[in-house]
Amino acid sequence: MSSEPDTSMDSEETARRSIGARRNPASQEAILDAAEALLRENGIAGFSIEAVARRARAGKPTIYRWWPHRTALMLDVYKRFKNAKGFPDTGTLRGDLTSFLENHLLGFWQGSLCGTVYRAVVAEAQTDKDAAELLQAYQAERKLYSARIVERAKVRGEVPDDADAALIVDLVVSYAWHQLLLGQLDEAMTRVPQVIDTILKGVPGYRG
Amino acid sequence: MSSEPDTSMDSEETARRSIGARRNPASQEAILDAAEALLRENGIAGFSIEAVARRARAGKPTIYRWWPHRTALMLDVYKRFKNAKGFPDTGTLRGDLTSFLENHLLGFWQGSLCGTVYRAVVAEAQTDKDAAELLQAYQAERKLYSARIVERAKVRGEVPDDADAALIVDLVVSYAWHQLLLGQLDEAMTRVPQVIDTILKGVPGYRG
DNA sequence: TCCAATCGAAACGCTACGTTTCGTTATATA
DNA sequence: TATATAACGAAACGTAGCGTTTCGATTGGA
Repeated sequence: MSSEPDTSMDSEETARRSIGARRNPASQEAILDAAEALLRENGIAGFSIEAVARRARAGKPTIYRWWPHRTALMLDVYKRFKNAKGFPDTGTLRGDLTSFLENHLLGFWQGSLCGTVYRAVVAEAQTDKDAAELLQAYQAERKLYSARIVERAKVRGEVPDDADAALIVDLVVSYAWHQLLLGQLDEAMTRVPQVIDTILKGVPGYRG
Repeated sequence: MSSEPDTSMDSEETARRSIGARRNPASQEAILDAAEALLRENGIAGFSIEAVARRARAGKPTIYRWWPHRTALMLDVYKRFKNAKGFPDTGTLRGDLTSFLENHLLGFWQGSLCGTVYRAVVAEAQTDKDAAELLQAYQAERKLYSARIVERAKVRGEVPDDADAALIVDLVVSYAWHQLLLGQLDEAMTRVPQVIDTILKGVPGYRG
């Protein structure tokens, strides 16, 4: 504990200073690193701007200058991981939706700290109005993007052209959210096939 | 503001005192009233034990004695409204599920302060471990109870005996949660028929 | 009669909030 | 080249809520 060598984390021995009249990338990185480390270690509990500042050896004003909310900071940590994986085309709607639920939602949250961060963001959105708008916009964009899965199925002729893509995506995402927020990702993973199956059969005109 | 008459709220002029070596119902009621009023006025923001104690003219230790968490207090406020309405038997699974989603979930949260309180509880459960366990237990109990809807349908022969009642309830509840937490209850209400329809058709062997 | 448990009030130390001040640093502009 | 500008870390500010402890007063039950 006391004689910890200088490994990867807590990188710099030399204190950072201003590099002039512009943003210091090293500070930004150190702050994001510290935020990530704190979330990884203790989860959301005890996650505060003060703690991040201490850990990053940064001044609080520096953090407040670049991130208006705690939520914005957490979302930035989240986005570092959410590096634009697309939706691989498995050839069937069932396969695509299963992959979506398993890899982009439940599995993505599970294990990594992304689930923790996302839970925190959702929680914050219940209290803070700005965070709520931020999350709502993010959700709308993601869902619109995810609906492409269903659109692909329409092209294939798997589902009718007038199928409600938004509703299908909504049901899948809703299920994932619920399990995440209840801390039941592990159990949820085991029920993916049944969930997808149930939703798929409910789509009028689905030909599986 | 200054010459406010003694209307319904803030009931007692005389300060409450101990009534001996037992719980004082008047204090409990005053605390719950104060908590409810604060939530009704300002929502979750600024809701604190301190504020409740001030409003109720109660001591903080009195609150902490009977409610371990802020969450437990909020859940008690919530439960005052959730006064055991049963599930009226509409005669069909579709009717029962529709009523469940419309009246017990979305509609119950909408308008009243129950939605606000429930959002706060869910948010708290993302931060606080005890709150998470409380919510998880509550959810498990409610879902078990709600599954009776499906069980009734089994007796009627509407669905096979081996239908996954838990999954059906889960999908309905998940959808409701998602819309609540995104602050989209109004839009959600308009889509109830499609949601129920989709889920119902997904139940293997459903005969609607 | 006296023990025990309750009540409200007040204060405790602690932590985080978001802001302000300060001296330092180095870029960008004049 | 000189100066204005803006970022940096450190420290301190006042405010607020946390959860706990102490206190004197109250009253039912052993």
